[in-house]
Amino acid sequence: MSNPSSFEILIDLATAILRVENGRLECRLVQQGDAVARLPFGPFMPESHRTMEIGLRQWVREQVGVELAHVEQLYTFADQGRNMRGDGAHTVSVGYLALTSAKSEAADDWGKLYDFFPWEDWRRARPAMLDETIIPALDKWLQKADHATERVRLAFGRDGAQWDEEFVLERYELLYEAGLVGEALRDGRKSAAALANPLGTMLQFDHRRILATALGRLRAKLKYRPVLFDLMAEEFTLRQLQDTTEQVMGVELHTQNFRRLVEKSDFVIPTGRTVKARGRPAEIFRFRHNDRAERPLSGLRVSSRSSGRQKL
Amino acid sequence: MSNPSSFEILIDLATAILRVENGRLECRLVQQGDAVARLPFGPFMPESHRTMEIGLRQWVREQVGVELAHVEQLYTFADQGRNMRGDGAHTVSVGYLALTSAKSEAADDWGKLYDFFPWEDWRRARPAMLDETIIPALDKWLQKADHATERVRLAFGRDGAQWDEEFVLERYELLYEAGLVGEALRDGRKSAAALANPLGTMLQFDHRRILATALGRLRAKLKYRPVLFDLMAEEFTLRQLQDTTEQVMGVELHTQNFRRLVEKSDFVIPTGRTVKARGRPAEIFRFRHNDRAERPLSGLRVSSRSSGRQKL
DNA sequence: TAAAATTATGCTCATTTTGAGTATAAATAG
DNA sequence: CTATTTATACTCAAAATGAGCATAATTTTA
Repeated sequence: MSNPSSFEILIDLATAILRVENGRLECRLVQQGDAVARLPFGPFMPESHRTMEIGLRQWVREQVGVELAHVEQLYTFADQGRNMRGDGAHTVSVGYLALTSAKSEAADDWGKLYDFFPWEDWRRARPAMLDETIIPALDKWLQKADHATERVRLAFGRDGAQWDEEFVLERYELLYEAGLVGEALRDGRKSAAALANPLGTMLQFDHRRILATALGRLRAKLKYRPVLFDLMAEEFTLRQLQDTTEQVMGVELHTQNFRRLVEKSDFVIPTGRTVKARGRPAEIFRFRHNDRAERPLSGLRVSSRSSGRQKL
Repeated sequence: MSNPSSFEILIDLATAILRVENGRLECRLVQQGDAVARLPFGPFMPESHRTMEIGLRQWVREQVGVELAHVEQLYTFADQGRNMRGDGAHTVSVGYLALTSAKSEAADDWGKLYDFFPWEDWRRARPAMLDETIIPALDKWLQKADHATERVRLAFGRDGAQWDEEFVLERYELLYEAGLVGEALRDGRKSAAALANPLGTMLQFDHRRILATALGRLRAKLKYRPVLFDLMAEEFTLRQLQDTTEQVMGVELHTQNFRRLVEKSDFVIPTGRTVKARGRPAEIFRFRHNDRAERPLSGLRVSSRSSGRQKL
């Protein structure tokens, strides 16, 4: 086995920082002039970064200065041609997910998450673009790429397969391969179907791929660890908690059952105070922090509202 | 933001290849002379490896020649001092999990998984070493490192916290930090308690850390994707399937309920044939491959036998 | 060879969880 | 004051789960 000491590899640390503001899931962007936006990122420098997490926190601090709650490594991407630089160096991206409850800051530093993945937002209904645009275009592509038929079936829930809201990355990757998102064209792929507009808002490098990974991971994680609370302020109503969950999952939930679930889970303590708004005042809750004697893990499962189609 | 083109980084691709043979979970090792064993691994060479998975498959082919079913990226480790080389180059490890149903091959190419993590095998009972050795040693360490008290509590299920069989990595990391595993001493850490023997069998570099990640991931994944079948031969009895599950989860299961679960799940089709052994002959089943019209995903949840203590 | 042991499989039953609603309470808006 | 809105409480059937008993089909052993 050969063992050369270096291949001139650069490792990028890129972080998808998510929050929910005004009932919308958002992602922190770095926007320079009118270039395509990107995530906060920078190189991993082993001389000064004892761990990658230290490195990423440095770039986040320097570039966007957001306070991070939960931080979690997502995936390492190294496919040729998906993270291209002017200088042609080999670049590997390590993607991270971070959650925060930070409030607004400057104008449009934050992008709406579903602008990048409009086909992932099923809250009102199954997005029309799926049947009108995406599926037909994929079908056209599958005529040349029939090896991908089964992957498309599973990822997009066709022919009796269920739509699984966790397969965000799988769907994005297929759209990339089919040449239906802007990044694919940028990277020199041919489009399967000449769409009037590529799907969703583009990001630089492979940052939208990382963002897709982040959303998929978060959707999965919600079901078995109480990460949700890292997106919430100190105090919140159950409706706000539900809104956050719905934003992340991209599905509407049955309010009464959600309430029952959360209260039973014991993650939450009532403050006795209420907040006034439109209808009946809502009680204010707070997350039960690791109080000892309590089990602060175990899951928060969730049941969908719109009939049994979704198996959350 | 500075953007130097390289930091002389070497990326290692290391793969934990798991199988179940004779009812035991095993991991493929590379043993050279009487050095400490290691996983198959090699450098990622972007010039010749279009993707990391291509690279890892090359090293697996060259070094151990095992046919891989499921392959999945686990985690990228870059902590200083955890993957040390003679030459002092900065090395980042990308760990992979692979599953196979390969049969035996040469003598001791395969190591028993629970030799590396004896505290993870709860099939007979809660391992005695936990209360006799591990917890006392950790307590001793916590006197100096009380910042880790809550992590120990969660990972080892103390003070009302549940033992979560998925936290394999968290437990290994704590034992490392406390200086209770061989690698910690090798890397120059001080031991918390002078154990007669460090815990479990050591591996080279950070390979046992990768192996811990692999076991944790596999235990988690079993509950929601049918990866189990990538460990099975084409045909199997339900008892063999249960044995495999028990090996992976490290827990004994309630046979009748396991059977009910599997049959209901529809992942499995009876062949009509039976196999003779000790008692009543068992029926032979096979996995239902992606037959279309079937939903080949969705989970395989599992209920523990030994009273409700385990929440699988 | 009959009884005992072993393994596989079938079935029951109480409990818990889930999905889907109906009903009531406490505000604001007009 | 009445309609509207939102929050919260409660009900009920269906499904899933945890635990165990019962029976079937073999081999092992006395």
